Amino acid sequence: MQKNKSAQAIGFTRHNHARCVTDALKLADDYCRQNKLRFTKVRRRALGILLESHAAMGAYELLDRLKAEGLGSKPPVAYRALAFLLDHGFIHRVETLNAFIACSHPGAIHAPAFLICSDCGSVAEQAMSAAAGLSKTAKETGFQIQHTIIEAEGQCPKCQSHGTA
Amino acid sequence: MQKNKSAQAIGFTRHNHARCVTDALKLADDYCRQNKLRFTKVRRRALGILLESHAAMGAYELLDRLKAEGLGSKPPVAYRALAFLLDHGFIHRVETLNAFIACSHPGAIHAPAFLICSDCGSVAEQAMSAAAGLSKTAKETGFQIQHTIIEAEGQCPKCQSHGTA
DNA sequence: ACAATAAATGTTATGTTATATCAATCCGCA
DNA sequence: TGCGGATTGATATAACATAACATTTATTGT
Repeated sequence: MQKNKSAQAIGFTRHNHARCVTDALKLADDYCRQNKLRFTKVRRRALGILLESHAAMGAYELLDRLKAEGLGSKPPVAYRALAFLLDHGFIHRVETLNAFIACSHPGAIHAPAFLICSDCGSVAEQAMSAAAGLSKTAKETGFQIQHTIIEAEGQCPKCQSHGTA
Repeated sequence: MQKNKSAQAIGFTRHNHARCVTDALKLADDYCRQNKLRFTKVRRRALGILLESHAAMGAYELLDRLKAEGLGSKPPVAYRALAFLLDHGFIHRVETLNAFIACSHPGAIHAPAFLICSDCGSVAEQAMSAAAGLSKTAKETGFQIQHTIIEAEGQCPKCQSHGTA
């Protein structure tokens, strides 16, 4: 469905990595302790892998990496870890790519929106305050929103300058 | 992934059906003639089926229906017809459901948004004028949007009153 | 510490969605 | 009629996801 299984994506801008990985893991640790959630080896490592790659990653690629470390080897292991991380907001699912990405704004309550580069596969998360006009039309029709998905495909700055399009 | 393969969905409100099917088919006929596109049997019937059902439908269910009428029998037939209809804006893909739905605003240029009922599976299409806040943040980061996906899951008015939640 | 219980993981199997590839056919047009 | 491009047919397989049940691990109450 797309060319890249997990591109090198770092939002679209440089940033201090390594730091954000350990910080995010610590946040998750704390959150789980406070909420009596079991942040097990598989779950922690799954989040770690997604944070390190800093890109959208498919469930099977995640599984491969877990496998390489001796943590689980069958699809349900990966999907269960992903379900846990999704439930508690540590990661998001990118519908357009059937892939998962670590949350860029952990802790903050937000409706995530994604900008997805069709050329290099990188993904940037934007924190949207409100459900982008949807809330208005939803109210008018009496629809009660529980969850929103907002994604855009196009070209990231880098790929535009490369003339890849 | 969801309960209903193709619910009875008519937006969320009653409307004059039958009429909208033939009208939409006629619009597609005209559009294809004007643009020298080949609106073949399979393509026309695929659109007809989606229009009649007036709901989001999976590719394999569409395939089953085509099969029943002797029009193709293997996945690529359905996917190719869907690709054609998508390319020319006669239908949309609902990412949340991995399903397809006939466009409710044929002809009009629009960024479709969908309200999807988690209980009954019905889908309402809203025509959004702009890409809902995305365009702004995209411009700021230099991202060039080609296509947007805006979907919301929740409860439709009918299912709220049923107390199905 | 121990048993009871709940949660998570391991494993098998299968379901669902989607595409690559190549052969055969149809269609418009010179 | 025959050429060339688009469409369809058919086979095979890839990619994504979950149901169901066995086993292990952690927590809680005693």
